[in-house]
Amino acid sequence: MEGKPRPTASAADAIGALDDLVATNLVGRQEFARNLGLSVKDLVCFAHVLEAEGAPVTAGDLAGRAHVTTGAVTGILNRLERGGFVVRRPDPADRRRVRVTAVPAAAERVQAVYGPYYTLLAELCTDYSPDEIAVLTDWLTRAGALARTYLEESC
Amino acid sequence: MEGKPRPTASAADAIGALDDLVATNLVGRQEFARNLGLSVKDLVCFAHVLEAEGAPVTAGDLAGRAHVTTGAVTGILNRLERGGFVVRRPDPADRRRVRVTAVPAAAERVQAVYGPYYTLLAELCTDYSPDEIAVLTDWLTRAGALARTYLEESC
DNA sequence: TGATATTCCTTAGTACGTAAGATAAATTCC
DNA sequence: GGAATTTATCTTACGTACTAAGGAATATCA
Repeated sequence: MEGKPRPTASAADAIGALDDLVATNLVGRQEFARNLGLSVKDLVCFAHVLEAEGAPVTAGDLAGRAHVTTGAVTGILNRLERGGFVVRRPDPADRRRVRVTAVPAAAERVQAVYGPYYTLLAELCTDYSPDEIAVLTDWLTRAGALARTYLEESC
Repeated sequence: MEGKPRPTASAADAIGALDDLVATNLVGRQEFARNLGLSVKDLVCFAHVLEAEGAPVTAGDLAGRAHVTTGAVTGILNRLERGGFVVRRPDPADRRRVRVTAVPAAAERVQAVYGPYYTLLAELCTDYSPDEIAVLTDWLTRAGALARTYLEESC
């Protein structure tokens, strides 16, 4: 169960590679969002709605997640709703609140645009053993959690 | 030379974790840029200038890298120059061109803001063996190259 | 030389964000 | 129960950063 030999690298190398990857993704998402008639933050919010999967997401939740004001969320939801990605419904339990849910077909619509890039990444993964993918996923997951914690606590 | 056991995961899991990490970093960079009086694209451009390390970077190069118009680059360079991050100098060989170079101390100034997050990631890495870091760096590097190629060719 | 291309900048318009406050609903405290 | 406060979303005015289109200076090629 030995993986292929990979060039040796330090933690700094890994972080540098991550930075570069993030920077490129950052530019790419702008194009990606534009293709869907949305902004980058719109996509962040929509992803959060999808991730919640049925659990009621409110406008305030999205403001916290995307680090924008609640005023900006109104605009974000206007675009997402106008584009048919989400629906706003009043919360029956607290009528000040707005419950945002994803339109079922919308996830596929986003996936269609994202698909080709996703496929390339999946192909890249075939070059790695299950053990290696496990390490990779573990690290990415923990780095993601770390980033979110840092973002919430230090900003 | 066995690493710790990591939870098994599929390529889809890895890509999902990457997506989440990128989304969080995307939001974080906005805060990060604001702390420096810059925009996210300003940082992308400055990183490119640093990366070039002495090789002459032109305004047009930056437009290509950040996927913005040359008009926008003028504004980006104005901010970077006003903030003391880069200097613009006319190219002696082609006087239409502008050569952009980093101000030496500026890299450290950015690093100072980035530092705490970097440290957390470095700490996370201590939990992984050299082999695992090698795999990680390899994958991140290739994914970065893949993303850049895709961005250039398909947009 | 003259025509065309390239490179950066300028201008006008647009999109997306913030800040401050309005509105409506829920909660808390007599 | 009613008044005061807090909470959640939306509205308005405004700022910043981008695009699109075009201008000026320089380079390149027939």
